[in-house]
Amino acid sequence: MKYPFADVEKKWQKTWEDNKTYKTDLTDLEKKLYTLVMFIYPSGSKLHIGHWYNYAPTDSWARYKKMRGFNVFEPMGYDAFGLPAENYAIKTGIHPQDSTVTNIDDIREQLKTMGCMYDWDAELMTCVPEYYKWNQWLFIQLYKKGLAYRKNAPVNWCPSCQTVLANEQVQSDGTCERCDTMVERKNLTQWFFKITNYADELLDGLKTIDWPDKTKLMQENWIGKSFGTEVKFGVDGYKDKEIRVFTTRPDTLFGVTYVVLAPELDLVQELTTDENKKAVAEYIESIKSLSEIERTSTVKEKTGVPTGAYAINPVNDEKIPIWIADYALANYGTGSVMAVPGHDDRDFEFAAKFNLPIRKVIFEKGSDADVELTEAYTAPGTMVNSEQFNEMDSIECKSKITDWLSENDNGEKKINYRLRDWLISRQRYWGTPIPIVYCDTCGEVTVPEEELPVELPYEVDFKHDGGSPLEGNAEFLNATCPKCGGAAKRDVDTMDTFMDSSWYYLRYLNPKFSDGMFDTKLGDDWTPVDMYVGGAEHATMHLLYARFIHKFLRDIGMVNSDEPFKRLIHQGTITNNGAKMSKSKGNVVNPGSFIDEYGSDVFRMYLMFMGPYELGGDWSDKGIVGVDRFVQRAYSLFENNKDLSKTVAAPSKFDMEKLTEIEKSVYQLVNKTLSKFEVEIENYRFNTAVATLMELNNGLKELPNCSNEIQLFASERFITMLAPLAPHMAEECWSILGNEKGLFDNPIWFEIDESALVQDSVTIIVQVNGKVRAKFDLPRDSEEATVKETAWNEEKVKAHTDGKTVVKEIYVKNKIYNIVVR
RNA sequence: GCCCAGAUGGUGGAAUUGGUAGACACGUUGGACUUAAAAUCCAAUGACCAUUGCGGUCGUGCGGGUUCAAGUCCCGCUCUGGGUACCA
Repeated sequence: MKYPFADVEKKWQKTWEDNKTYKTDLTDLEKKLYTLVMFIYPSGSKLHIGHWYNYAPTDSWARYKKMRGFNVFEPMGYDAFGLPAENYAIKTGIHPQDSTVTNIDDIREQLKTMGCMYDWDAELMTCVPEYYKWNQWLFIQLYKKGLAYRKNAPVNWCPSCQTVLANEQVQSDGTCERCDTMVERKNLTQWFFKITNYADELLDGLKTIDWPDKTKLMQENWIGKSFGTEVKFGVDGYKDKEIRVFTTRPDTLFGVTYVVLAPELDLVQELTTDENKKAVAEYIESIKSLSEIERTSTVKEKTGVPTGAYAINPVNDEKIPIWIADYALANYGTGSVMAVPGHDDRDFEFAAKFNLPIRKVIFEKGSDADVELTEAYTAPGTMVNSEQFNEMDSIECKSKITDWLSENDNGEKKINYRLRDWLISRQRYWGTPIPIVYCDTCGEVTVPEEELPVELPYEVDFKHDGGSPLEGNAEFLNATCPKCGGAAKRDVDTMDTFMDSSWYYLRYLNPKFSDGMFDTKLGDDWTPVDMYVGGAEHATMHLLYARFIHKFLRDIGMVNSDEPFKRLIHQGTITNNGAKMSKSKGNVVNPGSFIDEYGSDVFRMYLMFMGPYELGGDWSDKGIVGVDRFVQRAYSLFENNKDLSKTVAAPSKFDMEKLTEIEKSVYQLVNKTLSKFEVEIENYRFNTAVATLMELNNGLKELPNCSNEIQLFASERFITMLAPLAPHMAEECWSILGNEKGLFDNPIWFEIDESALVQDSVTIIVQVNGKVRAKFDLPRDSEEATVKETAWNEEKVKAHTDGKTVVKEIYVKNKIYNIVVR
């Protein structure tokens, strides 16, 4: 009979639900395991193949752990705030709250058809006051510790829409996606969290977590710790002003021939001479629409203008011109750069273009120090034109010059980070209101904790001109100052949604908890999360913010661990015709028709079989029939063994001596498969795990010719391995076999008979000059002399070595015998 | 631009430490079953050359290198994907 997936899946989903099979007892800490997949963003599109690809294998891993006796906690929830719902509202007039709730209800129903082990009692969503209240509480704790502060920062501003745009809403040519107007950069006062205070700890913590190397490397580079020197340049004609620059190359200080300031720095306005004011203003205007990526591109034509002011190089008191150029960024380092055209590629190009002097202060050992530079020399070498440091090694001079600067109060050793503080203000509606009011007398005042949450009002004009939508709601905007009771205004911005996702894993443990942000007892017991799965696109932002917040929570005594996620896996992206699936591109593949045709188990197993989980790939349904055939064959295998476990009992080990040849090979294959399967699943290599089971299935063709005991032995093990990958089918087969209790209600995992894994004979490959010429089987661990003799007796070996001199012979035990001839 | 990945038959992919390249599937071809088709089962299937048979050469994006031996290590590229701080 064909495997009746539709009935089977419905039946077991109901059984699981009735038995509360997947309700996790969080008080049971023995063999506890917290496995978490990044929560779902409830956009308008339904669950697509990408979601299935993310959740199904993750669930299979969790099920494998459950089968092995772990108390598994696997929750699911909704990352419900965010920009797309708001844009959808602007387009359609449907309020974000209404569309989000509808979407979540749809998605929940679809999630349930997947048949995952989610503990639905732990479900959460971020857009409800019970959740976002604690974002506000967290904000206030950060504020109290001096880790939340306001400063000016640029936003994308569309002068025509009179609104702030997300980077995503700016098209590649720098125009607004709604009206094609050129987008400008505009400064606004916004809230920041001092993640930079944790830079070193975020760096060091990477060594303690089991994350992909590439992710740790990306975070390391993102934090970008560099050791260098801060040098103070004087400003000609201003006794009270100085320009501080950070450099990793203090050895080139004598080669500085000009200084570059970021055009946005206030100092620029102060220093620019009258005759240069017009050019400077025009230049600043001309770069208003450039993105940081464009500005810092090393292939772009260099631009800049002189300010007319001069800096004084502290090492030689030389007067050098001060320029402004777009490649200097106000938010990196000090916003000022010392230019050494002789020894920096970008400076060389800039100097060549604007006829600024290029001076050689380092030359390659052994070369002529007087030869003019035709390109920047960036390698270390010998010092020249550097007064008392001449003829020294440039690397040694780094610290020598820094020390000398320190002694004269002209600079000091400095560590610089590429990491910037976390800007959390968003000029948007659909997010957590910032719990701050502004009072004319008291200034910025936090909302008292007992008054939280500051509720997000429903009534709002999303297209409010000039900035944040909340500003247009007078009832929300006008508040009384908690300090003096006078009139005050609320902060009308909302928080970055990364705030929501920075601690949700703690809230899952008890989403209804009302006495605090989360149940700290459960937090201590269940975090760090044992396994976290999500896209690699989160490598540097979400995953860094969550680590930061976790460390902060530790510092205020809320959690007792240093890191939120012990182990991390990234699933790959499933594309369609090479493009990421998205509703806007209209290339979303709906899994529905596949579920109808093959069932949820086959579909999930096919997704796992497609390729390496971390790689993803382009969607194609070409191979799904192969998985379906496998399932049909496996099903008929068990169907033929109805009630077998009621009639026979299989020992957990067999004496191989007493088995027939066929039985022995089946017995060995089953054990070998178990051994391989465990390693593959453990490491999220589902494609090879499925392949291993297919091999087992192919190898079980002789099963009817085995004793009932062997048949039961093989069937039980096959079904338990199938259970994580095809849970409904496995339950069904387990019950066909005659078991009364469900697999996941009474998880079971079988021991491997190690003695069955040992191969008695091995295949030796004989190579001549690295090419395979013969192969033969010998007993494992045969003497080298025996191998050599057998190898030389091979006709082909003789033929390929005949008349040649043997140079050497290499034997790799149990593997290869290589003869090198000339 | 910068940071991080990836590239293997007609297709998806496999290959712990460098040690038989192509597991497992899809597809294709041939066969069995059938009045026929579907389904199922069996066999073959990297390319090229040779062939009655034995066999041989090439082959893991491109160009170099290290090694007895390279998909795997090193150097230099190309293309594709992710991120680049307001998509999440």
